[in-house]
Amino acid sequence: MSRSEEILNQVFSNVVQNKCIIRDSEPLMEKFVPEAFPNRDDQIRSIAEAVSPVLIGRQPSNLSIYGKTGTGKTAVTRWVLSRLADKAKENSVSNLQICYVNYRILGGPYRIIVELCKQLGIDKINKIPCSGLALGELFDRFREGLDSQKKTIILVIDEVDWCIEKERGKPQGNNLLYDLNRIQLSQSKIVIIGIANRESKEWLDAGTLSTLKTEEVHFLPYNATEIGDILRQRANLALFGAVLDEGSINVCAALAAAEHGDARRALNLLRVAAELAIRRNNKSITEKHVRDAENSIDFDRVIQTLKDLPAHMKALIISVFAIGETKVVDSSQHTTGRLYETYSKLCKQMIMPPLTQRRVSQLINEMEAMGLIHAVSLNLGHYGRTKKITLGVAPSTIIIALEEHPVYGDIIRSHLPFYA
DNA sequence: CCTCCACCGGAAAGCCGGGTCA
DNA sequence: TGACCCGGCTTTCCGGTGGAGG
Repeated sequence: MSRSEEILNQVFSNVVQNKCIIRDSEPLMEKFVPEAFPNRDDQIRSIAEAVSPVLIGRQPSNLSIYGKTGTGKTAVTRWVLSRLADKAKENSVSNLQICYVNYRILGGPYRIIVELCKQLGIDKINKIPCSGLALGELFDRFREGLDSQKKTIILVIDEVDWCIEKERGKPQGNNLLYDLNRIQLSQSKIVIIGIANRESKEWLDAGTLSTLKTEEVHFLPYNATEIGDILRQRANLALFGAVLDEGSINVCAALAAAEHGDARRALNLLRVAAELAIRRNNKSITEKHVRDAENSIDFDRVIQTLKDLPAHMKALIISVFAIGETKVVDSSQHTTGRLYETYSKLCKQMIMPPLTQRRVSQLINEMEAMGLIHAVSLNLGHYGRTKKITLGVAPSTIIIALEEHPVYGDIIRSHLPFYA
């Protein structure tokens, strides 16, 4: 058999194999909205009860939905609201509109309002530019447009706790939630549903919290059994009958439950495990595939994070790497001051002006939060206080991620005399 | 007990690129 | 075309901080 034929054979048999394992990959994707939500009866009932007054023309109270990632907050909320919209149509309630925005993705109050104007179709009529206006002016145009539509708007703001990050330090009157809640409408009504990772009293100031008058719905993390239920439900839709055994489901569920009951992670694990099985020409998905999938997901994520770092963060992590690779094993080498020295030299080498120590200290904290480095506060008494900074990922990971880089690649090699 | 080191980290302001408006 | 706005990144300023050394 020729080389070319071998390649063809491989590709074709992979496709045939794929046909034997994955029927439809959609149900394993994050954006898939199922028809049933196992173990979420209470939450479905609470949300439905809270919003249902719109069906008889009454104003529902605001709603605050909170829970960790992958607990089904967004999916359940969107599903309940889409059913509410259907019911409203059946009952000839024609003025209901549901808007959905994600605070973190849109990144700030200005873009949120612009997006809302688009969804409501008032961007054309009231001339809403995508930037350039003063926030107050933008808000006024939004309010006028909204009011003229004579509608009841259910506004879902996902990841709404990010507004604290973005709007920190601004007076209460500049807070988007506060403004939306106090908006003066004569012909329209607006109901705010906030979805957050934390309980609202943890991130919202007391003043806004009390004016919002929200009801709270809590999504508890799934336990391993519940994640197992979800995996079985989705596997039935996505995979062929006998390719997945109970053992693999349990491992998948246990790994995701150990994190914090994240169903999204469990589904991702299952999908990658299925892809591994296909790639290895296996007929079914085994526990080994699931465990390998976990390692591969973690590894890929770190590599991608490193590759995506901005220039100065890359220079910093290379500096931490370089200090760690020097022969002198002395903890005084790992201090902030020493790191700043190394980093400054590196910047000069690259003809890039170094940032100030203050900014670097900020970047160090960010990188610690990302898990790329460890920074432990250290008291050296008369010799001041500092942080001991070490790599949070294996040096080999740094090498793999950055060795292709035109400049950092050389630096990595120069610090590793025996690096081939 | 006081000093002093080597930083930490909050607050505020500056800079810059991308945009609108009259 | 100049005034103005926004958001992100960065600098400047400055008040802590906790324990070894004097």
